[in-house]
Amino acid sequence: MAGYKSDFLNVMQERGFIHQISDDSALDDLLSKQRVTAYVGYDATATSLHIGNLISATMLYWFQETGHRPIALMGGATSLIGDPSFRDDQRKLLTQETIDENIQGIKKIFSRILRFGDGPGDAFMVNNADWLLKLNYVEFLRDVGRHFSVNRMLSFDSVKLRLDREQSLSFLEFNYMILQGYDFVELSNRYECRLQMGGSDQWGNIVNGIDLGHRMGTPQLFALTTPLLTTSSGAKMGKSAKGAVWLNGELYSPYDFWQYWRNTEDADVGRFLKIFTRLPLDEISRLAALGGNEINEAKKVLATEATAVVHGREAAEEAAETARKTFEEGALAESLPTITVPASELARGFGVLALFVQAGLASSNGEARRALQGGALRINDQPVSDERMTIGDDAVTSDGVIKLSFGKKKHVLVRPS
RNA sequence: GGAGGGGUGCCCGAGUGGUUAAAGGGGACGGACUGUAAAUCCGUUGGCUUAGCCUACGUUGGUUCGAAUCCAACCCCCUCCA
Repeated sequence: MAGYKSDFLNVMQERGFIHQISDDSALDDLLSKQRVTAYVGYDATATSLHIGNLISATMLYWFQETGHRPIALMGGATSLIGDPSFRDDQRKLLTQETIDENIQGIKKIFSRILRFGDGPGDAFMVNNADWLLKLNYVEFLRDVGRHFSVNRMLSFDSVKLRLDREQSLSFLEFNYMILQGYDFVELSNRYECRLQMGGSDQWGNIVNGIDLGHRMGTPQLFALTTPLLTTSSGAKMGKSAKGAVWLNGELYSPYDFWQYWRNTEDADVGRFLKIFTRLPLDEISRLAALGGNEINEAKKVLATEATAVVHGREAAEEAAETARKTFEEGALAESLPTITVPASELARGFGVLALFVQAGLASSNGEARRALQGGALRINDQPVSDERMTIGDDAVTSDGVIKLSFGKKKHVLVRPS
């Protein structure tokens, strides 16, 4: 089963990261003989990365752990274009300012995952704006563009969706894969980068870079992609009621992040432990073998470990403790998400519906009303049935807060100030 | 430039003058059952000061008592021709 010589590929294999490798035996040779440099590219489409990106970031982590040098490439220039791979519509164009802001947000996340520095095995971050923005158009076409066959590019699965659905694929977007291919060559020339990793949707783009490198005289380059993760029941990973599951704590709190993992489907626990935690494999197989009710223990471990990777051990423990109090003791956990309202306003009283909206549990009065009619709303664990009810300071409990609940899982504390 | 087809709610997709806030499906959320799981069943799924009002079927105008549905112009997409 295992059978690789290099530590890195063995880890990848054992933990379920591998979908495709371009020339695995040659790559294995290279990795077992010398320190190799690899990169993953991230487009700056938001101020944070999300769970999907966490998989490839984790590959960079293991790459560094097994003695190699990872590069996190920020797509400062390619984000101006937008990757059309497997998309049926054109992305909204981002401005340079937005992209710069987004890169700042993404940098913070990486500082937790990789060890940066100037040493030989230290990670570093580069921005493709550094070379792409100063390219001369005609020169670029002659040096690089001539190596690309449009016939071949049109045959890629990544653009097939767009073409099959008869949606326009603009020339702008069409250039994305050329630039990404060029990035690989550039990183090879600058830093002797030999391997590009990414999600399975990046296969076409990566292979393009390998071919380009071949034609432009780089050493042999390699591709390694991860499977697209779905839950056992077929849903895409990383979507929740609140949209994407972000890694940045301001967009998606550590508590919510912990909850996301806590609610993993039984069948996914082992797979996710291998990918999203750094626990040893024998520990993981013990946890994944738990059956029935006991699997909940494994889910808690998964939640805490995955949260620790992204938000730090302390935040993870706190989230675990908050959950324990709330769900297992039915007690009030002080560290639940909290909003504060001026005591004077509370004395005058809030409409129930408005209060739930203000707490962020409902996005409109209408939604709050419907939830109430469906029996989903509770205040201090008492069901609310009258939508005209007003909540005043008499609702404040001896703990000094009002506990709002939407369904069984979502709770927010209201604290007068 | 010419001919034809198309743009509907989060997504897919029906609807060709009135009872259409718009069938159906998916997704999402809530409830029941459980184990804070899955599956299953039930409910909800534009906003508001909710027996009412407002906004909505690419955009802007028009016809009509009444338009997602008819007309005009414009924008965008697709196919074929040049």
